[in-house]
Amino acid sequence: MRTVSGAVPSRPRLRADARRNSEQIRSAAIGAFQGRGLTVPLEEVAEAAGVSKATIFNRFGGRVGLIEAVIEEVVASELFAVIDHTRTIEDVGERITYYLTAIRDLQYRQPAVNDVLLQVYPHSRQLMEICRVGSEANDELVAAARESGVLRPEFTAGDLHALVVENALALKHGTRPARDDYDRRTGYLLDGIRGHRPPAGNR
Amino acid sequence: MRTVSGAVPSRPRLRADARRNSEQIRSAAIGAFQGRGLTVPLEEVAEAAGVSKATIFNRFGGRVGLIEAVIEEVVASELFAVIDHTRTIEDVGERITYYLTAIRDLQYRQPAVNDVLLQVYPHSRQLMEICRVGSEANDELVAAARESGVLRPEFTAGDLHALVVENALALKHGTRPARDDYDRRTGYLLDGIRGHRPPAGNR
DNA sequence: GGTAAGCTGACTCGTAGAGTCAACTTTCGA
DNA sequence: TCGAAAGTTGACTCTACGAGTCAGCTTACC
Repeated sequence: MRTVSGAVPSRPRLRADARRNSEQIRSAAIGAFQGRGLTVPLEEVAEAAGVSKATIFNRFGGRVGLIEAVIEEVVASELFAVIDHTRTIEDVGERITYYLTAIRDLQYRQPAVNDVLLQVYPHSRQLMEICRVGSEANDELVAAARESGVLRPEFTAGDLHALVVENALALKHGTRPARDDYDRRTGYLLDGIRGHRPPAGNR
Repeated sequence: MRTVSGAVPSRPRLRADARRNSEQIRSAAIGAFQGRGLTVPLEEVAEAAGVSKATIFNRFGGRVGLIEAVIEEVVASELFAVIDHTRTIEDVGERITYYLTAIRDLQYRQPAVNDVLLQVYPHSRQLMEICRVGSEANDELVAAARESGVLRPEFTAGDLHALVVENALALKHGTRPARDDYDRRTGYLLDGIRGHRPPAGNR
């Protein structure tokens, strides 16, 4: 299993209350980030954890530290699972369909994914690394797809990237559509970027 | 444009300097709104007009008043021209293509259009009216297009609306793409929403 | 029970632009 | 020409929000 975190340097032992608080903050953060994205006020995380905001600073150094302590659970594991699974799909057309559908599903369900993709915290190496891995997956996918003629020949990796980023912006700044509307629009997108080869029975 | 005639109460006549300033502010506002959208700082408009910010408040009452004094030139005329021209196109497929292309062109060239579509100033009756007219044009277009089978049967007016609004969000909050990339993506969009069975007479 | 680790309430800070107003300047008609 | 109303403006306040800080108190641990 791929992770973004390196080895955590073994720290001097924390006092029991500090350890307990760290754990409470972590799980409050996971909940808050999943529900409201990475930009949720730290006050809110603190309240959910039953500690004061200052304790978050004591334990995690600030928002970026906190994000990095939980990003694996909140974003990276699911995102990488999608990417990894994409690579196992033989048929390139299906691979595109799966990838775009799964990414858009993730974007809809996990606002935090959009914050990562939009690089809201560009100072976090970990978050940037997640982006980089995502971009690579994009490039790889588009290269394979174009080679096999499944996508329109003029479709670029930049186009796929823009598709995903624009969706992130729409979800972050707009009103979230009903799920079935959203999914139907995913279908339009897919049809718009596919090559016009296969003559019979769409899909 | 309708005006309530006769009901100009006390002070029809401005002093010469005030009239001059009003004109300078108006043209500075047109330039600024066209270049930077309706949310440009008033300070900037004032500077371009060679007056102080307070003078804008004296003459126009604030941002909304200023916007309403120039929205015709900045947004409404072009937008309505697109809508009117759309209605003159016989072929429904061409009508869709023209409309979406022209609206997206306008969104790209005039950031202010996006501020109107996103209802950034919902207290302005004039701006809301422009939105309403746009929405009606959308509905009308989708109704005609679906009837003739030019669009996928499941495509709704809400889908078209979402398409336009999401593009507005992307342009407002994201980095503006190169023009040729943008236009190519307009093409994908159009292909994604068109019906798959060619409607009768080919094109 | 000494003490260092840890916690927190209350604070400052930063941002960024809207909107206000007392004091000054300009216009204009008599 | 002059007085007074109209108009302008620099400098101010206000708002909103949350990040980040720290002195002084509390707690865990030996």
